[in-house]
Amino acid sequence: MEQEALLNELKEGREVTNLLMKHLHLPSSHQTRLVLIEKILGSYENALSILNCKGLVVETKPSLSTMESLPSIDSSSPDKRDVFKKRKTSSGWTEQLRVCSGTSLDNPVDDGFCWRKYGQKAILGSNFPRGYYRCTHRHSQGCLAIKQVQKSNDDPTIFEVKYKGRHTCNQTSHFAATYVSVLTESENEGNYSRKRQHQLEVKQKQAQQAFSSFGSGLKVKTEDLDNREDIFPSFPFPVESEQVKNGSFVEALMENDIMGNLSPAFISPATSESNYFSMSPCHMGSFESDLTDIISAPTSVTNSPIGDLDISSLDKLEFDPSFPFDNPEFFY
DNA sequence: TGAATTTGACCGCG
DNA sequence: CGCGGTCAAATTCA
Repeated sequence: MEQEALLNELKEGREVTNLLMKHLHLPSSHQTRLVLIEKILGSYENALSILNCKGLVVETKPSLSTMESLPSIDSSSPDKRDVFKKRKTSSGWTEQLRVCSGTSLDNPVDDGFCWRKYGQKAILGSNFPRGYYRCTHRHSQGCLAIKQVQKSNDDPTIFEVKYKGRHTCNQTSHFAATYVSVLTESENEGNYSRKRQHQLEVKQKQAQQAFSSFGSGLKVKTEDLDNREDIFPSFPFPVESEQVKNGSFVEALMENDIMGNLSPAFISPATSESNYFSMSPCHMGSFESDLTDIISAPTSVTNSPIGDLDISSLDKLEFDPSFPFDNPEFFY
């Protein structure tokens, strides 16, 4: 019994791995690849579970989704000084997202960019303060991208993230860099060394957190998009893990030509309030749909960020520019 | 030691 | 005048 199940898991893992292998040589989307990887990991997990059931001691290594490095919030506040300056109010957010993390992370999934916190404010009517971030390269490269992060009143696990401005810096997504790095190594060696992975873990916590969120269930919703002509070209669209786990997500991809030509059918009917779609950030600039409803997007974080991502494989994400995002019927 | 975060004050807008 | 956004000194982190 168990051996049979184990065998099936291993076979499935092999098949998906082979499939992934093929896609590595094709212009498939990273989302697709990521889904395949998830699938593979799932097979491993299942296999290990089976072994565990048999009484074998199996040490399950933490997957890419288990590292945590939560920046501690030190509330100690030293004496303050007289500081004066500044002004300004701005409106017209380019993106407003709701990042629902299944974890208890204090920070929502990283979007691949380096942000520098420049303020925090208690907002009237909100139980949680709002954090203000700007691109780390604001001064060095004059990047004016900013974002606001605030926990939702309704659900503390949900982060409402608002983006404004476009990244003009040459910043490369840490997250994407990490992910691509992993893929690259997988491509060259079949797997990547633990050492290398460790280095990545040490150097790119944010990316790891993103993975963590990715693997533990994350939902991103966009809503009330203003100034779509200036849509922020890079925000994360983590995957709805449940779909990944049960395979439906993969199947959906398969049925829709996993080669990357995601068709509308790719959209999952998972929830009544959420609508799924995939999009490439590289096309976000021209993304001008009239999204008035909340939209959830289970897409690979890898193909999310980065307007300036100079990763060739991401240059031509397979998202079809002609995809009718503005067609409501596709969001069911 | 430089970078990032914290946090109270300043400022513009409604 | 209050609220939200931003600044920048102080502090913490790596």
